[in-house]
Amino acid sequence: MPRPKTFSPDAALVEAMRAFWDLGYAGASIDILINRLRIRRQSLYDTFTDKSALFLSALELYDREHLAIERQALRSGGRPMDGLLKLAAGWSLAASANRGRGCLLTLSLSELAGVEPMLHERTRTLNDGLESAIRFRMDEAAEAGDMHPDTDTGALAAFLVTARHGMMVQSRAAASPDSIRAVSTELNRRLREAVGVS
Amino acid sequence: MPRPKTFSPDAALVEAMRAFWDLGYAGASIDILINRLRIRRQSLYDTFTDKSALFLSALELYDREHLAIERQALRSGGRPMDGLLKLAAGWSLAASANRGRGCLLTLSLSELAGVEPMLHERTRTLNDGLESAIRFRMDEAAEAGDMHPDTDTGALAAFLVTARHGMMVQSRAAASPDSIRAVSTELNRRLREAVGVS
DNA sequence: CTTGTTACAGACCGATCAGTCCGATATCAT
DNA sequence: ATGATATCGGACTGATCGGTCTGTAACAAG
Repeated sequence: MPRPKTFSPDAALVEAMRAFWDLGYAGASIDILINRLRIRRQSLYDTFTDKSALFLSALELYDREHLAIERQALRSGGRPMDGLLKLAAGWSLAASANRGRGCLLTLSLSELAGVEPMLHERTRTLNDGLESAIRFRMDEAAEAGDMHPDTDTGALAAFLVTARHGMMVQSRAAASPDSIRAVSTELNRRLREAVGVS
Repeated sequence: MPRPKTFSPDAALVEAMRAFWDLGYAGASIDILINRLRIRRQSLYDTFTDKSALFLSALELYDREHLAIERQALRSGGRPMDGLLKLAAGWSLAASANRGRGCLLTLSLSELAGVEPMLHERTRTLNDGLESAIRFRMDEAAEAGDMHPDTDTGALAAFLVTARHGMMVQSRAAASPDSIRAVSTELNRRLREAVGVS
């Protein structure tokens, strides 16, 4: 018996994700959001509760749509190390493709710290998830003999996600593509080194 | 003949820098600023013109007070490579000391992109300056024979500043100290490798 | 067709935003 | 002591912030 919505909540959420990604949480005001989502103010509140809930939904979408691709790359390839190399290569592609925007996770991790504790907590969880997925894959690689025996996989995983955040900051700041390439090259080098030539 | 100010503009600027550092440009409202600087609204405008000018002054102070320390570390040591190693070590210390805050430059580089073009430009300039200072020192190291001959100093310098931004994002997100240490270890490893054992 | 439920449209809310105006006050040079 | 000059204190501005209220419209089940 309810009157159907005249817009697609899914499509609207995609647009909200892009708005937060472009402008940050503070920068994407409700007025800007309703203009970009092409819906009325009340419809936004009816559908997404409030700004913080909308942001969390947008962040979940980012997780499903973008971070999932990274998890998929991580799991790909015959050997675990292939997945790790593919993941790092994917970061380089994403950083280039999203020049001027960077990564919503990296941006939120910085912007929300000390200002929006609740929202920040969720970004921290996603970040931790990414890091532990990488570590998990590294441990698999180690078991497959693709990792130098005395490699600290926890430390190396932490290094990788940290380098990723650096790449995304540079990407958002519209740094030269060479900067991105340089990091990609270094990560590749480090991962190949971890295989251990010996 | 003018009536003297009852506060120290220098001390106030230090406090403004901290406020922007803690809360970001958008998060540090004028009300918050006048409370933290312990001055009246009009005194802020009399002394610092407006919010964006105050931010730029605070950013310059950050450059003089914090980035200068990095430049100093970079130039220290008998050999150029000593300076590079000391710089990377300093990043680790700063990231730990400023846990929960990170780096004002890194934060601004992310937050202001696409929202405050004028202010963002200045952060880009500071970032470029840091990178070229590192590259310059690397070229010195290369001339001193402290660098593997086929090292791309431009790429390696870009990698270093990018890793730095990653560290500062993790620091701001209050990541575990181990994450910071892990990156520091990796940077050290990479720099020592660049020396070339041959 | 009636009734229950939801969506839509747009006016409206108090709070906060950055920034301004102005009268009172304090200081220094004369 | 007086006059010129700048600061201080606080009220005030219009714009924008996130969010709500209300009335009307649209749909489906009975």
